[in-house]
Amino acid sequence: MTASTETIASTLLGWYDRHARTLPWRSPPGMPAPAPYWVWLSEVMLQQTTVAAVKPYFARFLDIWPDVGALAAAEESEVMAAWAGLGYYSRARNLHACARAVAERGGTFPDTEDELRKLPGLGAYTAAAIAAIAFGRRAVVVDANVERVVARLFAIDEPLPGARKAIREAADRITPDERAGDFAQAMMDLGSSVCTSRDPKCLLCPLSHSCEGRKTGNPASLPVKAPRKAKPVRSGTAWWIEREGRVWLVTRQGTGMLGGMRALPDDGWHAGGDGSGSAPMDAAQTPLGIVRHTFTHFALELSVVAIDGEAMPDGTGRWWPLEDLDEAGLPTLFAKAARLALAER
DNA sequence: GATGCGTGGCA
DNA sequence: TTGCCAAGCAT
Repeated sequence: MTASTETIASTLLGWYDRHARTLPWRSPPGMPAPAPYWVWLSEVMLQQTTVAAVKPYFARFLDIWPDVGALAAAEESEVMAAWAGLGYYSRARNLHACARAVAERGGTFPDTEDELRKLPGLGAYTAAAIAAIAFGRRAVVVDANVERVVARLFAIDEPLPGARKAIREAADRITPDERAGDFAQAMMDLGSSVCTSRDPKCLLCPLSHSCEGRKTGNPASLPVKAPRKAKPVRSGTAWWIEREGRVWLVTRQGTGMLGGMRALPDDGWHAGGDGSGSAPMDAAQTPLGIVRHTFTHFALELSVVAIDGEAMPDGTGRWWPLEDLDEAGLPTLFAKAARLALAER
């Protein structure tokens, strides 16, 4: 017989009182909640992104835009540039749209899960997390950590994503009415430091005595996941057009791959393109090298080619001073390409 | 429900 | 080196 759900929650909260991680966007257990703006900003940045990667971006965003009104007043291009390197750039577009939506309603975030869920970029997880952490609402907060902890705790061996319903129901059963925000963060801390994906530290786990996964088998094998597909390799070309200490940069259009981000002009390898596009000017080309970069669903071998000519490049873009290239907000692929070009040109 | 969407760290 | 993984969302 497993421990009661009340026991699981109170045991975990007791563990959290002693072992909560100290994080820039978090209040210690039992202290007043951080500003909703802080909770929201950190939760969006943390979507599919590690704590270590988020920390400097969180600090910089707060420095530039200390409240949601300031962020709403910013140009979208500034926000995109500040997000450069963090990945999943639709988050930055939605972040800015969300800031403007909140500013429209007086600068105050809604304090219920249902209302939060309507804002751009806030899905089931993030809406529940903000409702619980910023507003103390009882909400069932399920992220990958919680999925892992719950799948092991209740020995749910149905493969993901099919197991999501059972996992959510189990998470609902153990979520307490009080301190739901601390409980959610405790589950995530447990998942990131104890109930880890590989090599779980069961001897350190406050819930080990009631863990069905530990009793009945190998907890590290849970949750069961479907095998991943192999990544195709695509190839493409990006052009380095440098003149008088400046380089030609474009802004990528649309909401697809790296949409809204500044970039070197390229031949259309993106968004299902075949990389057959032509160069932005008809002039002498000099291969500089190849940049390899792996995205979520494919790997890219990007050939970086210098073009020397006097004509204006085709299309919309701007000349960017090389000494300010760090502030251009290039996503990592193009930051790599620029680094290569500067070294090899 | 499946797919597209970044990046860096780790074993 | 390669594959897996990390506080998901939109369509």
